[in-house]
Amino acid sequence: MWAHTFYLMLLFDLNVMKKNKKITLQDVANYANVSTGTVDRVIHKRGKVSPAKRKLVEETIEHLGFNPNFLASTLALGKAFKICTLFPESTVSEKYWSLPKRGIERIGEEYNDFGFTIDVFEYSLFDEASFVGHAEAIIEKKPSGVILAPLFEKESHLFLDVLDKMSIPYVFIDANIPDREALSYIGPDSNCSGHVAGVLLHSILDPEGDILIVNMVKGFENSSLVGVIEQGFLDFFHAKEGKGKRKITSLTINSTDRREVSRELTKYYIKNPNTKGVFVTNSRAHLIADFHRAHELDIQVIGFDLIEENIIELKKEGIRFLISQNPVFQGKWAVQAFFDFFVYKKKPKKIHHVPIDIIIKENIDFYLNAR
Amino acid sequence: MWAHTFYLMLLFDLNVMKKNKKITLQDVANYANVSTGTVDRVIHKRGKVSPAKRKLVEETIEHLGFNPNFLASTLALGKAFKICTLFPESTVSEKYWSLPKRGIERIGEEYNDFGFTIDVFEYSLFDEASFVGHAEAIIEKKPSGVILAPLFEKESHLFLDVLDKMSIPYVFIDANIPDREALSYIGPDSNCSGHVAGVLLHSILDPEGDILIVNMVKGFENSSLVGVIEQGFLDFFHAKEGKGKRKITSLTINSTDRREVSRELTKYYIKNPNTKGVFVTNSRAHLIADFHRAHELDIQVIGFDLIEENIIELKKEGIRFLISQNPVFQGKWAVQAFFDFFVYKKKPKKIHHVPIDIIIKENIDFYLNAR
DNA sequence: TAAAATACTGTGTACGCACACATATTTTAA
DNA sequence: TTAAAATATGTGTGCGTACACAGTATTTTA
Repeated sequence: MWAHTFYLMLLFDLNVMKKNKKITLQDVANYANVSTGTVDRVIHKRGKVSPAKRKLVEETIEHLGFNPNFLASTLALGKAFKICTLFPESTVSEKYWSLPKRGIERIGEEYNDFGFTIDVFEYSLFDEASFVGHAEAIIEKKPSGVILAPLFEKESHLFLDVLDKMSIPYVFIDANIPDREALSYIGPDSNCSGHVAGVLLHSILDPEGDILIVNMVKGFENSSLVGVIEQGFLDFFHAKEGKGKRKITSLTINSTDRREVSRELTKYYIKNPNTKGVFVTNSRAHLIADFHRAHELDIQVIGFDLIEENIIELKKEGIRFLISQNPVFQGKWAVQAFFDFFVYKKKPKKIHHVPIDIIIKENIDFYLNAR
Repeated sequence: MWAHTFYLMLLFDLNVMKKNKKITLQDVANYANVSTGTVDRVIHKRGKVSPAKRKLVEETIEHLGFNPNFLASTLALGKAFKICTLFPESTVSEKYWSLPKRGIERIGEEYNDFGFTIDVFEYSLFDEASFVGHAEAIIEKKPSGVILAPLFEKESHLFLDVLDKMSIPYVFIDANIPDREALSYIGPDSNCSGHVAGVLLHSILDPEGDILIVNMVKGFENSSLVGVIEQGFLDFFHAKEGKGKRKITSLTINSTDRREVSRELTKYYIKNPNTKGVFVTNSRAHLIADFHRAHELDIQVIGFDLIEENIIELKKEGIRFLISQNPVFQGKWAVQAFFDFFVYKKKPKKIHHVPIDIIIKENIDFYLNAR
């Protein structure tokens, strides 16, 4: 009897080997002489299986190298996941947020068949109330998960309190709130990107050229991030040059209006004619580059983000370096974090810093149409 | 009768709206009052459907916004795809090829459930016969597709002739053979990466500093690529500086042996003491950096690829810039090209140039553990 | 010792689609 | 006018898993 079973097993092994067919749950059941139900119970640890059979099944799974078919599994499961996203709207003057949105929507489509639905909510950076309103709308939808750019800190906390209470997981994108129990944070390492900007500007400037750091803000954007970027930039220069020969000054312009910017810059440059490099801490470097061209100033500019205006300026050499934090991928990864969590049932990395891509005129094209 | 049908339709519409359920093939069939078989025939254009019903079904699909469930579809199809890969083996002295391999294997696992199997074959760069031998082995396996790094041009052509005859599609990785009908080429834009290297080296060098280009070869690697890289590099300097003050020289070292390299470099540097920058056209920049350190030479080095030795040198500042062509992703994308082709049934891009990532000490960590 | 409770184990159906096969309808030829 | 052929349409089963439910064996309780 045992000999016979053994023989059958060998035959089966041979068969499997020969056909190189994928091992199915049914195969495991046959091999172990139990029903598929029992195998299922072992796999999903539902209990109600005698220790003996449990061991047998586990060994069989191991022996045959069984892996549940992911397709069949999710198909049979038939669950639905609703993900809501809440980040700033993309406006005419500030298109940045169209990028993460694109990433989110693109991958959302791919995960449609896995039961994923994505609802995009966008708030105005000039209106906390719009944030709150959309947050409430999201809560009413009872989503499986929320992707959030928490740029209004106080309001975000209130929102997150509710999500916590409803045990709805959330991931942060672009900005982090470290003391919150988020599933994951996906975004830049701001200090480091400031550092990189420093290295790059340093490499193309004379040791005597003065540097201007421009913070161009508008609306109620969380300014703490900008501070971190600037700090990273300054830290590099202090470490590299100590109290060197050059002057590094920081200028805040509370507008993105062309005339206003022009006025501020004119004022500054007249007072500081030795300025040779400008570091713009957000995506508005193109405004500065434009000013330089109009006034025939030979000043190196470095800034952030592959938005259209910057791309044009980079190609026209009005901007020398752009640093990109892969916003499309940020969106993708945010969704993917939930996918891994819900479908694969594994916790994503707590912090996922996005690569700091260094973009110059010569390599930009490779970054524009990535999958 | 018609009114009744219309009423039913409305009811159905409402139902669908309310539940926000995904539209299934069955839904379409019900709505159009035909069987699933007919819908299936319309979708797959198998013919044998009366024009009237075909139109009806097409309109219904449009109206309800039906999209076949990808999971169910591939599950039901139950096809198996065997992909064979053929590229150089990764050796102790040359670990580059472990990177694409990693990408291929990683994504291969993910696609297991979709019926994908990956067989990796590796040939020696010192032995054409090993290439031929593995090529023959691959042919015997009758794969669904082949991923090939065609570094031996003549032998590759023979191999590809056979694949063409068997109508087995193939994608090139790392090196292209443009006059072949490949499904896709995935790899660097060599001319452009030479160009980028030029820009970077130029930005950190005095206008008078001489430049050395090092081609370090070993084995029978296809040297035409190296020529393209060097050309891109030179083109930049010619365009930028014309016949400028600096001297740019090319040096070929037919070895990767430390002592041999040392001898050649010593010889060269004694004759050219004004050398301020070195461009290494492949992944062996670390050997040069090592030499510089040993001889306390302050010469800027720029090279390719994030292999371990280079990473160490970058962090120790023996190398200033590394250019990475995302080899892990090259592997991923190669497999993905087949996935898109076989599963999604859409032809991938003919040429997929990989981003030219500019790596410095400060941003390298973000590139080391990407998904 | 029977009845009830509990612990196991097996069976059947659904998920959404593809495809082979069965059946119905129309067309053609005799 | 009818049988045969050709075309159109419907039905059923399988892909591999999850899960509800129905069985059966083993204890426990009265």
